Amino acid sequence: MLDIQLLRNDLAVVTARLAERKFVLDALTFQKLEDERKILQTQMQDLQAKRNTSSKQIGAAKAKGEDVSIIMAEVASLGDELKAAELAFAQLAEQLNALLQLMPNLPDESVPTGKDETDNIEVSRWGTPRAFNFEIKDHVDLGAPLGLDFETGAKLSGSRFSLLRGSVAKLHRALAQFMLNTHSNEHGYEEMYTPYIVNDSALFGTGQLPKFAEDMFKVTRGGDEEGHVDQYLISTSEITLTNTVAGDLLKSEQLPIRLTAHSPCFRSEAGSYGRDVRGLIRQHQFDKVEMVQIVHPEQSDNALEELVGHAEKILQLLELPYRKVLLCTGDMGFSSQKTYDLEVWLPAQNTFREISSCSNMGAFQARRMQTRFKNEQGKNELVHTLNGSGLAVGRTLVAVLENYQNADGSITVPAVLRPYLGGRERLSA
RNA sequence: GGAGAGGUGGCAGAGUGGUUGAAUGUACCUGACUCGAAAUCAGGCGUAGUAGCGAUACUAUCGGGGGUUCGAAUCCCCCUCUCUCCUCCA
Repeated sequence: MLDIQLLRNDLAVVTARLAERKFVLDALTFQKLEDERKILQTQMQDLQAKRNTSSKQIGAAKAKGEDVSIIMAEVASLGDELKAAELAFAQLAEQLNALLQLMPNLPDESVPTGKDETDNIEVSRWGTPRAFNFEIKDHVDLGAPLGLDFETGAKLSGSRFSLLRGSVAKLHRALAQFMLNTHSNEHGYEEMYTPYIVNDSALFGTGQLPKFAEDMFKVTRGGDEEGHVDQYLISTSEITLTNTVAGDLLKSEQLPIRLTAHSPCFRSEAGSYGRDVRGLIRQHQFDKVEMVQIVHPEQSDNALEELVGHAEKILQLLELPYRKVLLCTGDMGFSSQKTYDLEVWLPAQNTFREISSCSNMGAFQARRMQTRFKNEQGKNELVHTLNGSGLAVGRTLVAVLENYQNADGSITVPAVLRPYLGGRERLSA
């Protein structure tokens, strides 16, 4: 959520910066509501003040045993007037709030202006795509004999669900464990295991709600009729990890907080019907190892670079070629003020595909969650939050299958994964 | 699922229809004492918001929501979470 003060003081600037990310802020309407708010709020507060002083007078008079009927008569009409004023203000505040909640974060100054992914900037490349001297297969064909099974996934749960058997299941598990171990043992993150079902308040905190309810899976409890809080399957453990500090007032020495977790992620993928229908790339359920940092505002720029580095490290250790891309204003996620994507080389698609997204959310989520810390001046200040995939496990599996394939259809196990697979060097049917 | 107890400021913990934004302790800040520190003493110290250039004034806030009342931390209703006991269960 943006700082309402910023909108009040610099409406034109905010409107312009939001426009860079294709968000149209109706500045005139906002200004009109805001002017109205000012009037209604002062009216309401005046009435409240009147009520408070009168009530105190009544109390004082009664204590002295005086007659209070005169004051009581004066106050009599106040109640309805006040109720009306409070209602009017509440309705308007609701409108303003709804508007505010739907506004995305402001892009950082270092973010290039652009309309879509074609305007993203490639920052760096690592590794050299391997040259194959045989006809290569894609991960679907490579995975099938090793246990990658879409038919059974669909039988159980419908399209965009998959099932892993045997070698592929083990490889998948090895990848997740390797990532989690690396972040917790080498990169200073605390390993977490979190719920996969969350309240709507958590989703509000990280920004999935109210705007992106369509992307979520909603759940109901058995036997529940109604009257219960809405709950959802997490679309990323960013939600649970980040919201661990929701509502907290932290001590500055607690910062930075670095958390990592391996979890399934559930996404309804509404509105992506035609895209990536083949293979593991876009599923309703996939695993991800997530990194989250809660930091001092001055540290968040550095923390983002560091966090991207942690994700890159995984790709490097797996010896998977990738490139690092700085997203332009038009391609960034709702809550982000700056995002790097890591794209891994997929030989069968002859292209780079997103495998990690690392973002600095600034105070955007912290403001929604009300997560603050005592700063050097003893003042409460919003923290900054960051998160990044390190990495998407399913897509990493795709990348390993395709990049490590051999002419006979077998897969060479990346060296760093062998300890997780009982020393096996090769997976074959 | 059943029974009971409870959710108060950073933390601990009083309070019970009226001047209580809330005792007290602790933490924290300032000052005194000290070479310095500890201890001690004195003072200060919640958060969010509104109006104002500002001093300042005002409003809201005692888990969340609704109600009663001129007035609610305090009374009533609903929800939620925590704890204890029983039940169930992996």
